Amino acid sequence: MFEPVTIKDIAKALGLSTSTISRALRDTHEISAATKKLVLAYAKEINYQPNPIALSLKERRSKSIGVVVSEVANSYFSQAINGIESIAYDRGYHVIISQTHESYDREVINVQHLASRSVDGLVVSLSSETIDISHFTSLHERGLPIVFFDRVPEEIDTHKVTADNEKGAYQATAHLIKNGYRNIAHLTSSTHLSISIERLSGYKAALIDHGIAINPLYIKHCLHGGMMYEETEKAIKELMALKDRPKAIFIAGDRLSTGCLTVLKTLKIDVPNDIAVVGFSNLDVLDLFSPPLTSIRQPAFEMGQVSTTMLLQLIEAKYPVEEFEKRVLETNLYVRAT
Amino acid sequence: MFEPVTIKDIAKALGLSTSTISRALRDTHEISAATKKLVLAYAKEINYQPNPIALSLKERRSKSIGVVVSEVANSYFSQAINGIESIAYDRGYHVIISQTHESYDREVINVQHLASRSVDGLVVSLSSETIDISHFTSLHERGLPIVFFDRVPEEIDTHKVTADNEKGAYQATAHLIKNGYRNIAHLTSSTHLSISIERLSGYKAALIDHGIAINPLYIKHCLHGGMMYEETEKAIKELMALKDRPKAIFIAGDRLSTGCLTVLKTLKIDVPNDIAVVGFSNLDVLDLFSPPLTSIRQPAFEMGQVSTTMLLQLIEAKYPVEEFEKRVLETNLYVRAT
DNA sequence: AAAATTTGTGCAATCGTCCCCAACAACGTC
DNA sequence: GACGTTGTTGGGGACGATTGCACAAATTTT
Repeated sequence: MFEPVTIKDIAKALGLSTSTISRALRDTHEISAATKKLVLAYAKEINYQPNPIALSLKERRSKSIGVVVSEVANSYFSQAINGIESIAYDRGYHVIISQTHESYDREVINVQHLASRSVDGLVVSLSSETIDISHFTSLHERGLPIVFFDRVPEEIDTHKVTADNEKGAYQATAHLIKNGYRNIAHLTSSTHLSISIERLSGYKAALIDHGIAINPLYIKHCLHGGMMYEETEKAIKELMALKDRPKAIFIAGDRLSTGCLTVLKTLKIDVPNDIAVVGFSNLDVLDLFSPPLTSIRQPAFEMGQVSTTMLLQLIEAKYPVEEFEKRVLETNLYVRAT
Repeated sequence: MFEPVTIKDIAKALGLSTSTISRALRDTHEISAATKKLVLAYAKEINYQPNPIALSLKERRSKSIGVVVSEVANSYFSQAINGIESIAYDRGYHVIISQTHESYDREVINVQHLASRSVDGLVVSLSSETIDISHFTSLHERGLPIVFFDRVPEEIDTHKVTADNEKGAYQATAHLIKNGYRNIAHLTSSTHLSISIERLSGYKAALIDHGIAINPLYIKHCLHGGMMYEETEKAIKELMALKDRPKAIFIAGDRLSTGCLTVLKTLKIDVPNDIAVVGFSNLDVLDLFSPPLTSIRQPAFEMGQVSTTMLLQLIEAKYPVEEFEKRVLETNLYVRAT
């Protein structure tokens, strides 16, 4: 079927050895100008392309990086991927994207596959199911460069990139308080995810700083982070059934925010008159919502860029890197009608 | 740095030859049960993983397929990718996604790279800039299996998967006509894209069938398919400046639809009172829009699945396939407030 | 007991590329 | 003229896994 041209074909055609061809193509000084010209001309003529697989085998690196995210169909991640790609592309690396769909098993399989396929490094945001991270520790200990972003584990010492989730959550909650709300609920995802913990902490801090008691009944976790509509629906219905029904909700995620709005719409609960909503979201059509959703937006593109820059620094380091950095980027509050 | 275990390490440790190890791992009948057990146990102990790069080099196939789309940050494509992945994953193939960002140059580079990286086949939706498709024909002639979906070229004879764009566009336009509109504009992307041509044709057919004359001034092309806000803005402003201003717009794309709504909002033109809008869109938050956008939705997930099934059929065919199929899937009209 | 068969294992080539090490010419030097 | 010194080229062994073939030992057949 599809037989690409190899260095051997050139060697045979020109009556030279493969070594000479290889050297001529790599423009080594020890090849005569005449031979070089001959080889290059012929290589161009038959459109020779070096086989990256053979190179990967030889060099034990593939000039490609693996990306592990939960869903590309999520504004935050697709924007982050664009950031990752923009840097990788410039530096001659290729990007292999894989999705966990928030499943731990899938994460393990994908990571194994990427590692065995000799990616030179990984950019990872953990799935919401993931608690055990030994599939990363073993690779990390064996020297595979990894950068975590967004949802990062405590236990592994490597570069990490996050948004300032606590501050963002604080701002969002404070915004609601400033607008006169005191009964503020919080809808978030898995309890163990770093983003959940930080956003919850910002939410609590804002309440406390404004002298509002924390009501545990107001805090709802959705383990699937909004991927399962029923879960979001249940949480919202429970909140609405409380006798001291909340007047506002701060939502920690994109999928949860849109899910929640849908539930409220179904229940014919008017936003923002019956209940005010502020959510973490990177959707770029929030302005078109009814009403436009006030949101905390993360610098997703930039986070992808920073992560990749850090990863490439690890990959191309001459000596093993011992000092790791955690970079925290600012979020932005976009005040809209809610 | 990161040194994976090889078959040689096992051979050395067990005092056997690499051939024996290889055969034992592949469970060949010609290896004694005792040796097999020994090898398997040791392999598991040191967590041996075969090197897929070496296998790719040997077998000249990589068990991976390349996907070429314009943007993952687009609901239609991210849903299609999920469909592609769902099939590929089940059949043991891996998916390498690359984005053209609607650029012809980027498309050429990505395709070359994927091909040289020995993907076993490609699933492609053309960029809006692409007119010359010789980068595909040459690969196709050399036997690389390719399936086009969504935006497909006329000139290459291979499997293709599209939505019934003409019918969808007809339905959308007819829906507007049924609601009493006669001055219906059409906003679409590049003139040469298959989807543009088909949707335009459906739009025209609906008008003609209802005895409405086609007004060329009502048809606006945006070459960047909504990726450039200014372009969309200009088109809408021109439409609104017409002395016989349209009372409705049928929009051929997702990005164009949201872009158009944003422009109308900025211009303080009320939808649907001042102007009615129906758009092709796969966003799953259209219900939350103000007002909810009536849309034509494509079976993106299914289109991804069908394309991949077809591609794998080509890849795994024992004899070169000569008969190609064009599969056309139904669209759905979701009537909302607009 | 000799021959034929089966069984288990190792050798070596292969995939495409690179690179260390020779080989050999042409040249200059003493 | 014998000996280095360049400047070019070829040979051959990696990289990791598979596989046809050869060869030994163990078993069966004659």
